[in-house]
Amino acid sequence: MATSLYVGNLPFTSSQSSVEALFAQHGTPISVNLIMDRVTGRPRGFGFVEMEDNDARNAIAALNGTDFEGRTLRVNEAEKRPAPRRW
DNA sequence: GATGAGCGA
Repeated sequence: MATSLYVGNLPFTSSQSSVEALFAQHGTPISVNLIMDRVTGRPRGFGFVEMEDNDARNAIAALNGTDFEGRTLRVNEAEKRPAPRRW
């Protein structure tokens, strides 16, 4: 079973691949998804990483509260997505 | 800077 991780307080200079590389040190990222404002194209400073739950727990413990490129990372299990919208 | 986007076949 895989768990979705919320990773927040990211430096705006970070990219999907740098986050993936970071989490790869503490588990196997299944997918990495940095959220950006679809209208302005601006990064929103947070994202989501999916991992097997044991890897997820390990990554949270290892990375939450640590410093990453000048920001203190926030890592925890992600909340559910907002209500579904009809396209 | 703070809890997503995906949507066509």
